[in-house]
Formats: sequence, C-alpha cells, structure tokens
Amino acid sequence: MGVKERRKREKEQRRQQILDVARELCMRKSYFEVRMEEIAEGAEVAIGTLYLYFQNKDEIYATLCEEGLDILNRLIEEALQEKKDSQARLEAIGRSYLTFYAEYGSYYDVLSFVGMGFKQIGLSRELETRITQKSDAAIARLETVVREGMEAGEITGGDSKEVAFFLWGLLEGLIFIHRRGYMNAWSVDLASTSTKAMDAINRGISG
Amino acid sequence: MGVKERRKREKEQRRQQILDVARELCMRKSYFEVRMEEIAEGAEVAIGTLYLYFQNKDEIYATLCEEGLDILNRLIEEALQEKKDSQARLEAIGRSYLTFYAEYGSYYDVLSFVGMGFKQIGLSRELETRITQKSDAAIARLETVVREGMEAGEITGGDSKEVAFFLWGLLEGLIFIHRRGYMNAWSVDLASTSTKAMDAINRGISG
Amino acid sequence: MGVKERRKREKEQRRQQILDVARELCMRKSYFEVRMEEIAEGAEVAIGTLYLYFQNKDEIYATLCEEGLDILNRLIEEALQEKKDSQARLEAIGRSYLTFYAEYGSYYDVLSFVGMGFKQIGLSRELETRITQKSDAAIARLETVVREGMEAGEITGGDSKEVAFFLWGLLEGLIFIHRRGYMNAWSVDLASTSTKAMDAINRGISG
Amino acid sequence: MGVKERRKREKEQRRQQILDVARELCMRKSYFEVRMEEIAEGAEVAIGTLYLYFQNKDEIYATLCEEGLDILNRLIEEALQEKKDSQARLEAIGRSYLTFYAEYGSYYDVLSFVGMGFKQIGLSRELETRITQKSDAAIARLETVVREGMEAGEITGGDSKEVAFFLWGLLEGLIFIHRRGYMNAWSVDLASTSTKAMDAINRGISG
DNA sequence: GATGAATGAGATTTCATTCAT
DNA sequence: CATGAATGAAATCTCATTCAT
Repeated sequence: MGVKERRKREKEQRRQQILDVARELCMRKSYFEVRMEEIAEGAEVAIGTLYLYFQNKDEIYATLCEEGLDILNRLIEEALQEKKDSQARLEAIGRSYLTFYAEYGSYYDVLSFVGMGFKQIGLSRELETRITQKSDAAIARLETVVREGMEAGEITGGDSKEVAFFLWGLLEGLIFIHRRGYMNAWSVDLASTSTKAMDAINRGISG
Repeated sequence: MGVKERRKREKEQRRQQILDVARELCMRKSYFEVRMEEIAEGAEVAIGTLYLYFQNKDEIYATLCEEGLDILNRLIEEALQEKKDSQARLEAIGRSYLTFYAEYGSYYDVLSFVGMGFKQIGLSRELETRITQKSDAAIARLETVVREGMEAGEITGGDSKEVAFFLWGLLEGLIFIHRRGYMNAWSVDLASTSTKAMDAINRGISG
Repeated sequence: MGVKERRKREKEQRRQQILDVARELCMRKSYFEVRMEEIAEGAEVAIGTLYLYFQNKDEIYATLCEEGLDILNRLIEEALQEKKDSQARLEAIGRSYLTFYAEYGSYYDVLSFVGMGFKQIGLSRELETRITQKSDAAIARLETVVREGMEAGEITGGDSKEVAFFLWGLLEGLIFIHRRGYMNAWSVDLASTSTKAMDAINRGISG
Repeated sequence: MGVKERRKREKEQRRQQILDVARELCMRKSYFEVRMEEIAEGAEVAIGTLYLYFQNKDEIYATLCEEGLDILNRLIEEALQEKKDSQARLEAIGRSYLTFYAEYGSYYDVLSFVGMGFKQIGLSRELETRITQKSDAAIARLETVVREGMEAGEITGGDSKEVAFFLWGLLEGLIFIHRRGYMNAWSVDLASTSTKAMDAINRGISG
C-alpha cells in the first residue's frame, strides 16, 4: 500500500524537477532555444523520460504557464485579504504583480509569450482552456475591484473594464521595459518608478 | 545610362520585397519559426538570392528593427511639431506610438523582441549599435519633453526619467495586452482605453 | 550486466563502421568531395547518427589520420625488433612504410593530406596536437636509427636528420608516384623499384 | 587589320590574367576551396567572363597543370644541353625539378594533384590527353638519360625504368615533405638534403 | 564580348521525437 | 517505468553555372 503512495510521490517529485529545470532554462533563453536534451540533463533523467511525464515540448511550456498563473492568482487573492479601500486594493494587486515578477521572474518570461505564440504551439484543448481560464481570472479579479470602487464612488473614469486594462497595461509595460534592460541602461529603478506611476494613476482616477 | 539606374531601382525594390515578406511573416509567427525558404517563396526569389541582399537571417531581422525604429522616430518628431504645451506634447508622443502600432503593426511585433532575444542573435556590431542608438533616441525624446515640462512647471513627479519610463510603460503595456488579444476577448477598445489612461496620467502628473 | 557490455561493443563497432566507410570514400575521392550523406548511407545509419559519434566532418577525418599514424608507428616498432644492423633497421623501416601503404592504403591517402590541408580544417586543438605528435614520432624513430648507425660507424653522410629525411622522402615519393598510377602506366613494379632504391641508397650511405 | 590583332592579344592577356590569379589561389588553398568568384575578383573580370575563356572550373585547373608541365619540360630540356656525363645529366634533371618547385611552386602544388583527383574532374578528353602526354614526356626524358647511362656503362642497377622512377620518387618525396612543412619544423634544409641524397644515390648507382 | 544578379541543388548540422531493450 | 541511441525532417548557408541585358 505504502509502496504505491511512495511511487506516486516520487513521480510527482520528478515531474516538478523537470518543470523546475525547464522554467529555469526558459528564463535564460527563448522557449525556442531550449532543447529537450538540456531539460533532461538538468533534471537528471533520460530524454525519453520527459515523454513519460509530458506529451511533448509544448506541453511542458504550457504547464509552466499554468503554474505561473496559479501563483499570480494566489498572490492577488492573498493581497486582497482585509483591504477595504479601493485605492489600497488596486495598489495591492499592483504590488502582487511586481512581486510575481521579482520572485517568480522565470514564470513571468514564460507567461509573456502566452497568447502571442500560442496559435503556433500544439496544445491539448484541455490545457489551453485551463490556461485561458486562469488568465481571465486574474483580469476578472482586477476588474471586479475597479467596478466595486466605482460603485463605492472611490474610483472615477467611466468603464471599469477600460480602467482595469490600463492599470494592468501600466504594470505589464513597466515590467516589459525592465525585463529588456532599458531601465538598467538608463539607471532607472523599477520599484520607484512603479510606485510613482501607481500614485499618479491613483490621483488621476480617484473619485 | 538609364539601365544602371533601373538596375539600382530594381535592386532596391527587391530588397524591399524581401523585407516586406519577412516582416509579414514575423508578424504571424515568432522570428525563430520563420524559415528562409518561406521568405524566398513569398518574395518569389530563390533562397540563394536572399543571401545576395542580406548576410544571414539575423540581418534581415535586424534590418526590420531598424526600419521600424526609423518610422517610430519620424512619427514622434512629426507629432512634436508646433506643440507647445507639455500635456499636448506628451499626448502627441503617445498618439505617435499608437499610430505606429496601428499602421505599422508588423514592425511593432518585430521590435518587441529587441533586447529580449538579442543576446542570442548574431548581428554585426555596426548594425547592433545603430539599433541601440535609434532605440535610445525614442526614449531620449520622451524624456526631454518630460524634463522641459518639469522645468516649465507643467509637470510634477520628481525624476524626469522615471516619469518618462512610466509613460512609455503604459503605452507599451496597453499595446502588449491588445496584441495578445485580451482586449478583443473582453470587448475593450484600445483607442478609448489609451485615451482614458493618458487623461488619468495627465491629471496625476500635472503641476 | 552483459547488456551494458554488448551495448559498448556495438557502439564501438558502429564507430568503426563509420570510420571504415569514411576511409574508403576518402581513398576514392578528395576529402572535400566526400559527403556526410554518403558516409551515412555506406555505414547504413542516419545522417544524424554520424553526429552522435563525431562532432563534425573534420573530426572524422582527423580520427582517420590518427588511426593511420598509430598503425604506422606500430608497424615500425614491430619491424625494429631484433634488428641489430643499421642497414637492416633502415630496411625494416622502409618495408614497414611500404607495408603500411600496401595493407592500409586507404589510411595512406588520408594522411597524405596532413599538413597540406590542415590549416583549413577546423580541429579541436587536442586532436591536432595528438596528430602532430604521432606524426613526429615516426620521423623521430627513423632519425634515431640513422643517428645510432652513424655513431656505430655503419652510416656516413653527415647530418642524421638530413639522411633520415631523404630516406623518408624516397619512400614517400615512390608511393606518391605509384598511387597516382604512373608505375602501372609504365609497367614498373613498386616492390622491385623500392628494393633497388633502398639498395642503392644503402650503398651510397654505408660507412 | 590591326584591330583584330589587338583584340586577339588582349584576349590572350586576359586569359593569362585569369590563370595567374587561379594559380596563385591554388597555391594557397586546395583546389576545392578556390571559388570562381575569387578568381573573377582577382582577375578584375565578371564571373560570367570566366566562362567565356574556360568551359568550367575544372578546365581552368587542367590548364594550369598543362602550363606547369610545359615549364617543367622546358627546364629539363635546357638543363640537359651540353651535359655529356650521365651523372651530370641526372643531376641536371634533379636540379631542374627543384628549380621548378622553387620558382614555380604554385604550379607544383597544382600538379601534385594530377592523377590523384582526375578521375573526379570533368575534363575534355582532348585536354586530358595533352596533360597525360606532357606528364609522360618528363618521365620519358629521365628514363632516356638513365638508359643511355646504362648503355655507356656509367650507371648500373638493372632496369632503366625502375632507376628512373626511384630518382624521380626521391625528388618528388623530398619536395612533398618540404611542402608540408616538416623540413622547417625539424630545421632541415631542402637544398642541402637533396644534394646529399643525389650524391648518395649517384654513388649507389654508379657503374 | 562582357556583365553580375539570380538560381537551386546540395552541404553541414540540429533537435524533437520514437522505440527496442 | 526508464533509458538513450537512433532517426530524419528541416534549417541555414554556399557556390558553380546560367542568361537576360
């Protein structure tokens, strides 16, 4: 009985090991440049073993996306606990996203390809659906906060979806720029810049 | 006499034809997925011909980047003509970027890889330098406008570089999100959203 | 247990198979004309398999050179056993070289490019060093025999290196001529000619 | 009338120019590495022009061989003038060959491929015949000298063809070794070594 | 005669995936 | 379950030769 359990646990561990290595590699190079052999080597398994845990290379990638979205959604949910004020709630979401980028940067890089390259990546419909759902969940959460803020009269700006999108866009863009090295090149600090940006936006949309 | 001229014209046309096809393909797939054979087929030339016009695949890609940056910088410069007010100038730059994305979207996609994948792409130092310079020029232009606005007391927010970066980040992020299809999925309009975002930001940073 | 052993043996066999085919082809055409595809076909493996055993085409070629030099050096060493007289020793070396050409002719052809084309061939420094060393070993052996003969008063002619080189040159040249078909065209026999040449030289240099 | 002549002269000059460049290049790299474009550039003509003067790449190569053989035969003929003694005549031929290598080294490299690679090179039968004939002429001349020496009792060694071949082989081999850089590596001088070799051989075959 | 842009077959090399053990 | 050698399609790039001007 215990044997079966141990087997299952070991299997899950090995699966995670593979994902860990793949994520690490996707952080350093483009997905297209990561080779299955590298993943196998890093995870200390044979190439063939990768195919016991994942249907193909794309599924590994998609699984990373899913994991990343899970983390992001969890971070957002945690950050929203006990925050009543709309401004504070928005700021909490923003901070979650920056934390996600800072602490789970390898997931971020993977995720930034979602949607872009997915038309070309062969994925099981099931996995694609899950990713789309989780992706939507994050946006939906943000939009809800904005809408509630508007209903409470704490936020102005008309359409809650539009406001949600430009808040998201601001963060996404800052990270995009940082990731590509422009901030370092110009000696600009991401944390400071995003704080100021959030403040400015908050002033601009406060009711 | 005219023969030489015509030859030169034809050569330039064919070069453009190759770039047009390459740009179109880079828009639909990742750079890594575009094959030289496809470009050749699309441009109706033999594969070898591509190598008469460009040293290798990377040079084609880099040339696209350079062209894109030239267009963007021109659009920005044109938009800034006759705008005296800082708010108007910032808005003009923002609109230039959106126009660039709308009208030259295929360039945008190519450019969004700049910095990201460049470490892996083998480019002549000369070309790489040109691209970096042109990339910096766009940022520098934005920062100058912000700084002048601060000096004129029309803009607040402390560091001009930080403000410039979050303005850029906002636009970059909105386009990023739009490009990945989220706006369409949520029935959100890019133009409307970005106008509102710029307004909010302007309110937030106006002195 | 036996499985591992058998695998190793099979791998070595396949490696030899590839080298055999490559050597055969290098014998019939110039190295530059031999295509990887031909080698693969001849060895009845896929092209990709070649790259499992050798880093690239040049390494296959270099390995052939190394193998050839090993055989040559072994033949020379064997031939020198139990020969006390300088004349006999020189003759033994000469005969070794002719044997090498006769029995391992395919190696000879490969080796005759060493030094000539090597500047153009991209080799690992390690392999290049090994080849140079083994190449030098053969010459050094010959020179030693000549020098010892001079010290024993059995050989005259002044400089041992010069004498060693012209002995080597004689053999090299005879084989060169034979290999190019001139001897057959003129109905001249290599064995007979080289015996006479060695005799004449021996008379010319005997103390 | 003069126009036609000038045209013909110019054409011959251009042909020579092409051959000069090709020879120079064949000296520095293997024939297979020399590109038609390089030859065209060096000769300051268009690629297409090469094909007005030669049917294909191989014909350029073969023409170089032919020219080389012409020079060699002329040198030998000149050297044999007024030499009565067999020893002197043989020495004269040897010296011719060394001179040929020293002064027309670029031809030598080209010639050393004759016979070796010719099966693979597509040549007009006419040109191939001419080359074979000229190649044979050099050997025949040597053999004649040896035979006359034997008839005069100045040379011993049995078969004149065999003796001729080992004399030729000696020179060929020494140059072969020198050309591949071994003599330089071992600080051995070609001129000195070949003089000693000829002396030794002469002693060995003198009647 | 001269040009040189264009061709396209063919070379080397890579890597996701399979399958016999 | 795990292995990893083998596969072979596909990618980039080269270069002798042609042909319209």
